[in-house]
Amino acid sequence: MTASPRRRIPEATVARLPLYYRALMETGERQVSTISSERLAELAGVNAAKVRKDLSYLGSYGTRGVGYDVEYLLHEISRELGLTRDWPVAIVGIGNLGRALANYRGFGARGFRVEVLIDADPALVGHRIGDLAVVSIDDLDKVVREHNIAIGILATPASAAQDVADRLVAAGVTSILNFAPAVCSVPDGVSMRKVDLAIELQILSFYQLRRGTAGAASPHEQAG
Amino acid sequence: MTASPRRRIPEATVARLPLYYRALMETGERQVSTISSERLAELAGVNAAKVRKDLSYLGSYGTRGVGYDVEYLLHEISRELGLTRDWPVAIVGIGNLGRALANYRGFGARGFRVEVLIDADPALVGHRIGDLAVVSIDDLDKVVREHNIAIGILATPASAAQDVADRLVAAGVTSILNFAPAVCSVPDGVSMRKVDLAIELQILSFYQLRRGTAGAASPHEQAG
DNA sequence: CACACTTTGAGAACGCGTGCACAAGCTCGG
DNA sequence: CCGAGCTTGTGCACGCGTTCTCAAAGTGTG
Repeated sequence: MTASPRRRIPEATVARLPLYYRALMETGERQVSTISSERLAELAGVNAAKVRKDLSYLGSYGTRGVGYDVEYLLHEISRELGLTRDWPVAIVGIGNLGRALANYRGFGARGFRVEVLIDADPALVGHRIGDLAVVSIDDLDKVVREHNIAIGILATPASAAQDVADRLVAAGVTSILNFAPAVCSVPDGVSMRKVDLAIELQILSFYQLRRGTAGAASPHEQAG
Repeated sequence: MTASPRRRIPEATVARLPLYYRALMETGERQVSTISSERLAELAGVNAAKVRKDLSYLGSYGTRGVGYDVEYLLHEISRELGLTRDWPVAIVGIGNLGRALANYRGFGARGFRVEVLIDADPALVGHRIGDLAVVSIDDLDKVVREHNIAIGILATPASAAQDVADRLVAAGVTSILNFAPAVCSVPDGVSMRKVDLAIELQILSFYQLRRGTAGAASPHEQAG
């Protein structure tokens, strides 16, 4: 029995829920039992009105004159984000980045367990990273199904990205986090989020250039 | 003498320029001299109207009935993004992720040269990664100034992030790419972009959950 | 119990970004 | 030189997200 959201939750709000979650976790460890939208906003780096509107999409979990119960709100947000359950994750492409992601501790804490590492290079197959062995891409379908993987991380070179994405989808993966610097399309019903490091630097470069040449600084806050 | 933009370029457009840049680079290698907005849209994964509107912010670089000159457009976009010059970059925090970023080839190609690696761990200082030696964080200010670093990459644990950001800013850095899972504030006139891997997975998890429980798939396209 | 104070929840206005639709402008063939 | 056929550039309408604002609803004190 999962939450029946009172209304559709806007995408911008969904993207901020993890920020609130993190802020509340840190607050909860300090034995604070209640928190105001203003304080939460400060911790999450947004403004208070946005916090209240975002939280109101989940339901009326606050108490006027008091604020929000930290424990309760934490529970509601993690339920909404699906953090109460475990998600087995596969990483495809065990290069520099793939290896770093495989060793990254931040995932496990939130219920994302990296269970499968896949690469196309025969020299890498069988090699152990942490306590996982790298599996050949020929076995992608089999391993992904065996581990019931719903979320895949794509860290291959750009040239292989679309092919691997297709294979993941064919094997039943419905969420992909794509680090490959390539446009990749997936069918309806599959989510894909893209993280491109070079693009982030290029965006910074754009604003850096403006600042350097024109005297007037154009401050720049990230949207998404 | 840099470009005098006809109008202010919307942030959403700036974020897409690198996509067009990449698509044009790949097209240019195939000796194609001209490209329509429709084709460019397909390669960049957006729609044609958006491409035309985005490019029109840079100026009227297309020819009606023909399309855009690949070489010329490439030149204009790279000038706008500041890719015609080199940006020395420093990475602070040489853990799993920092090391992966230090070895990442995708940066150099676009003019971002990683010149400085910094870490707080004395055991790491002096250790070589590629052809760079890790420098102590005590020398941050000195090294950053010596190398004239304007762009810094923050790959430290969350607890150190704000402190390191402050030090980078004090040393003259005005653009920061932040991988640390922490809210970090910088003064006006400094740009900061955040990349949080755990948050990306949590967003995927949200939509994944909706798909699994409700029959109706809620397709999900990323905004920013 | 009344009153001052705090804080939430939501209505309303505003601004930005997207996408449609079409006129303007270019090429090419006859 | 003219007309058919493309493709760009942009005016316009629409929708989403943000922020301002304020009534509603709670707490605490005298």
